[in-house]
Amino acid sequence: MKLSRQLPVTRYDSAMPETLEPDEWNFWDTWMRAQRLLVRELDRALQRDHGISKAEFSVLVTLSRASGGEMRVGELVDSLEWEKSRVSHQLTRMENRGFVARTEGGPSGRRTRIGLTAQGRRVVQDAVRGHAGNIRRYFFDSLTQEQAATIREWSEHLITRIDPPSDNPTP
Amino acid sequence: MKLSRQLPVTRYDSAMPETLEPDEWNFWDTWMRAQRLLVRELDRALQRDHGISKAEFSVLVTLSRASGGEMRVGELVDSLEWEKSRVSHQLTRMENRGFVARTEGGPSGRRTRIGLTAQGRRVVQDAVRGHAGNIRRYFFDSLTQEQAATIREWSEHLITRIDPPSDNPTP
DNA sequence: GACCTAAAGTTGATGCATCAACTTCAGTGG
DNA sequence: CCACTGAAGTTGATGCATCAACTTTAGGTC
Repeated sequence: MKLSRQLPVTRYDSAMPETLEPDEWNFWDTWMRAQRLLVRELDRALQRDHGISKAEFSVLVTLSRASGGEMRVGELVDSLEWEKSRVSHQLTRMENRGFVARTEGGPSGRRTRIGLTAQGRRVVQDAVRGHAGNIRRYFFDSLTQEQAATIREWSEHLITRIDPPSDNPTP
Repeated sequence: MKLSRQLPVTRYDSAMPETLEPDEWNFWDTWMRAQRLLVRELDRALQRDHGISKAEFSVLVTLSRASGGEMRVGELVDSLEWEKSRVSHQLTRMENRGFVARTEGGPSGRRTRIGLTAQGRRVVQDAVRGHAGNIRRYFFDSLTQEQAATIREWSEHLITRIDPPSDNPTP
């Protein structure tokens, strides 16, 4: 049992309906709009209350979770799932703002490490609290238990569908 | 009945839990990741198959729905819910690409109108089909009827919560 | 008609995101 | 040791998104 809608018999090739019904467009638009609003609200709050962007927040949080607050660029890339050039550009901006520092690390005194500055550490601590509160308010508080379960399931399903976890057993 | 999880008794102020449980963070991250993946897939397909960005697609579709394929900038602003400067910049780029044209319109031969070019019209027709197909594949096909209903409800709820429809009865 | 104001639209600056091209350095084989 | 290769990281260019400041013009008022 797939679709229970009865609609004015639209011509399907029965194989690939390469169009959406008005009602489906409507659903899609509603959905996207809700997402945009949610994300926008969180971004604005971050900017307004802590003076940082979502991108900056992501980097700060990731670094703050690392032991010693230091990571390699490549580790940031893996953790954030960003392109390395994106990370590099972002780090440059954040270095200019004084949130992070590119330091020389390692035993042989070579490769580059990224570290949080005192300021970065301070900002991220505040921001995490505020952000968590906003996520609770805008996201969790808007969900019933049942809705939450459904959405969580669906999210997981979607992830494995679009970006299946690579089955590389220790490559 | 609110929470059925039993967790190590975390100290709530019972008033404002300004933090999230690890499980909640997990949920949030999963959710956000699913969104990113979905949007990224659609964007890439648009770029790959039709050579346009999501922003360009939005403008093209909006214009193509207008009678005569022409609109004022302000109408685009309202319809897209973008800032006017964003629309203006976007139109400049799209004019350079030959998708739209800023034309002089109106009876007194004054104010600026935005029109689709022949190329713009051609591209949008193709793109809408392709995009619709992708939305079906990635979004609708990943949802059961029940999930769809839940998510739709929640989206609508979220919208009225964050951006309540203004009750201005003809201000 | 001359003037003022507000809406409509543009422009510039800056940060985010992505692609392609480049540099640098560690490790490896000769 | 020397040259090659590839991974790590940076840089430049371009488009998207937002804020603030500016220009233009429609429309009202005297």
